[in-house]
Parts: sequence; C-alpha cells; structure tokens
Amino acid sequence: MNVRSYNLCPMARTSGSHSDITGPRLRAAAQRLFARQGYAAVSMRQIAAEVGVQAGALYNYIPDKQGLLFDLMKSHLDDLIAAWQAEAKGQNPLDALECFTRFHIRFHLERPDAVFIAYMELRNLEPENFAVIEDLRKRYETVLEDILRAGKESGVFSLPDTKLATMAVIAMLTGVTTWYRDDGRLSRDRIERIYWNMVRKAVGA
Amino acid sequence: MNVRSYNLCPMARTSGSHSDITGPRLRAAAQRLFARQGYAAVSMRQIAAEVGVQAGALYNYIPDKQGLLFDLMKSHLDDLIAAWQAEAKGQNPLDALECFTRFHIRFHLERPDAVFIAYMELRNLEPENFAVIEDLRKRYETVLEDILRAGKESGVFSLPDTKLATMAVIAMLTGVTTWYRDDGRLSRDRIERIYWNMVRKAVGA
DNA sequence: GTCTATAGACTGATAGAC
DNA sequence: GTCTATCAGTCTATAGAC
Repeated sequence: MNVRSYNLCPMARTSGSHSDITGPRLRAAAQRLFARQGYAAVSMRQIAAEVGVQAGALYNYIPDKQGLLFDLMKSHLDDLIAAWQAEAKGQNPLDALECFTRFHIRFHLERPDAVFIAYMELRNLEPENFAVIEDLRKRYETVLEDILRAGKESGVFSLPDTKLATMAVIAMLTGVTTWYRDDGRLSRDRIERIYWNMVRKAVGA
Repeated sequence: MNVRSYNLCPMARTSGSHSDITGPRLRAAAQRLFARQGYAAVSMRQIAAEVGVQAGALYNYIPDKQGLLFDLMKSHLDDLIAAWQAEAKGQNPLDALECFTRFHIRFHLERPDAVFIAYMELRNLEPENFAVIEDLRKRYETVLEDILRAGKESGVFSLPDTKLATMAVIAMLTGVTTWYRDDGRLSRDRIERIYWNMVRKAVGA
C-alpha cells in the first residue's frame, strides 16, 4: 500500500527503472494474451513485447512462466471470494439465491479474460498449484451449495439433488461468458433478470 | 468401407506397412493427448511415441498438426449432429425437450475427450477452420432453439427469452462433463433424470 | 531494472534411404 | 509406410554489462 511516486518524476525515460509500472503491465499483458491464445501458445518474448521490455526483464517480477499463470488464477479466485463476502448479507434462501445469481453473472462479465483463464488453463497448472486453485474453486461452489441446501431444508426450494443443482446452476450462469458481447441485444441487467427467472424456476421456488 | 485385411496377415511385424491401423491409432492418440495437455502443449513426437512410430511417419496420414486438430473437431460435431438426427422423431415440444436433454448428456458423457477438445481448442483453429466448426456448433444449438420456440409458441413452455434459454440449457447440460466420474455417486441414467427435472422446471413446463 | 547474448533443449515439417 | 537425419526456427531461463 505504498504511495505511488512515479507521477512525481519530472523526466520521462524510455529505459531504466520502472519497477512500479512494469509489474502490473506484465500481469495485464499476460492475462490478455493467455486468454486469447492460451498459456502454452504464448511466449515470454510475446508478453515482453506487449509490455515494452526485453524478455529477460520479466524475471525481475516473476519466478517463471508457471508462477505467472498461478498468480493470475489465484488472484482471480481470491477476488471472487472476497467480492462475494462483501456482497453477501444475512438473507433468506430465495433472496440469497437471487443475490448470488446476479453477483455471479455480473462479476464474471466484468472479467472475461480472468474467467477464461481460470476455466481453460487448469490443466497447465503443476500439481501443487492445481490443488490450491481447485480448493478455492470448491470453496466458491460451496457458497451456492449452502444456499440451495438451506432453501431445500426450509421447503422454499424443490430440488431432486442439491449437489447436481449446484453444478447445474453454476454451469448455466458461467455459460453467459461464452456468448455475451458488449454490443449485444441485451443489457447486463436484463440478462441477470432473465437468468434469475430461469434459476428460480429450476430450483422450484 | 473396405474389408479390413490385416487380421489375415500371418506375420506380426514391428515395422513396415501398417496403413490400416496407424491412421486410427494416430487419431486416438492425438485425441487423448490434446484433451489432457492441450493442443499447443502436445508435440508431434509425443503423439508418434504413443502410436509407436517416428514423427515423420505421421505425415503420411495428416497434412499438418492443424489439419489433425480440425479433423478431430469436425468428426466430433458431424457425429453429434448425425446422432441427433437418428434419435429425433416427430414429437411434441415437451417430449422433444426430454429427448434432447437425455441425448445431449448421454452423448457427451460417452466422449469426454472429444467434447473437451471441441470446447477448449476453438482458439487454436485457423480462421477458415474455425468458421466451419462454428457453423456446425450453431447448427446443433439451433436444434434446441427450435424445440424451445415451438414449445413457447404452443404455450407449453414459459420462457422470458428463447435464445438465452437455449444457451442456458446447453451450458447446464454440457457442464455435466466437467464433474462426472464413472465411479461417482450417481448413474448416468439417474443424472439424466435429475437434469431433465431441472430443465423441465426451468422452461416453465 | 533493463539490456544483450546465449545456453540447452525443443518445435513442425521435409528429404531421401529402404 | 516407416525409418533416420536434418533444417531452420522456436522456447524458457540465466549471466553479466550497464
């Protein structure tokens, strides 16, 4: 949480020290390229060119390419869980499910690249990194599972199988990212409403 | 549709002519490896080792690596569309939707590797190949969209938006492939039933 | 902190022997 | 149809100058 000082620098330089901006730019470039071409198809030279430095300079900020991928995925999932915790309030199951439905769609549509990487690059994680990411992903799924279970137990929802309903709803909501376009037919809010209508009926509420 | 003759060959050979088995083995090995590691992360030498030949020999069967990927994806989608056409009968929308739901789950669970590749490797297709695959994918989506539209128009389904319902149902059903395990808690038939229960309610039937 | 240069290994694809 | 050998290029990551 240091105060950033580069704005105060009186000289613009084309080379030299840029520690406070190269790091974020590296992560942004990698996220964009990994999402478009895939982790395995992107070279460190390509990322470096996007950042505007030589490839060797990247290793001042990351241990290796794998560490860069892991960092991007973990940050995304940490953000997701933190954002939900900030959003969730003590609610009855029906309101909680509507809140989750709209939150999930909204959060995912705001970060298409991070979402794409989180779903597509799991197989490129080394085993120990994969275990960390899987754990975070399951923790998030549990949020929805808990809502559905509470609603089923209190008789508000009618569900043949809580676990399958969890997977079905998450898949349905996340699927929005595969077809949504900013210039599309429907606004995000309209999409949220339509999906909530379908989710509500699917869980028998 | 030639009669296969290698079963009649009296001699087992470790090298030489194997045109009638190397082709299928190549496709099978590539499908397995692409699904597990991703197209970009798999080398032709790795595929060749799995097949039991040297890398150069593969080029007797494929024009290049891209052609191999395209062939796998196109075959999968051709199979999918052909299988649905064999399955579909003249039915009312409700029966047709149940038929589609169960068909989609069953077909996808039987071919996990092909499904994985079809969804994950789209970005590794060259533009002209991508266009072909996208067209086939959309043709299959239209099957469901037509069922939902017919049901909505005849008043059997209650849908806020036919196009979004199409995407939502496909995403929900395809999602089964991400968590299904052969030794899991539920049989495939039980899963089909549970999903049909949720789909039926989601479309307001 | 970024540069240049490079080690050491791997890549897709092809040529020609058999 | 498969082999060996190879081309010409790519890759990640590091060392050392500045």
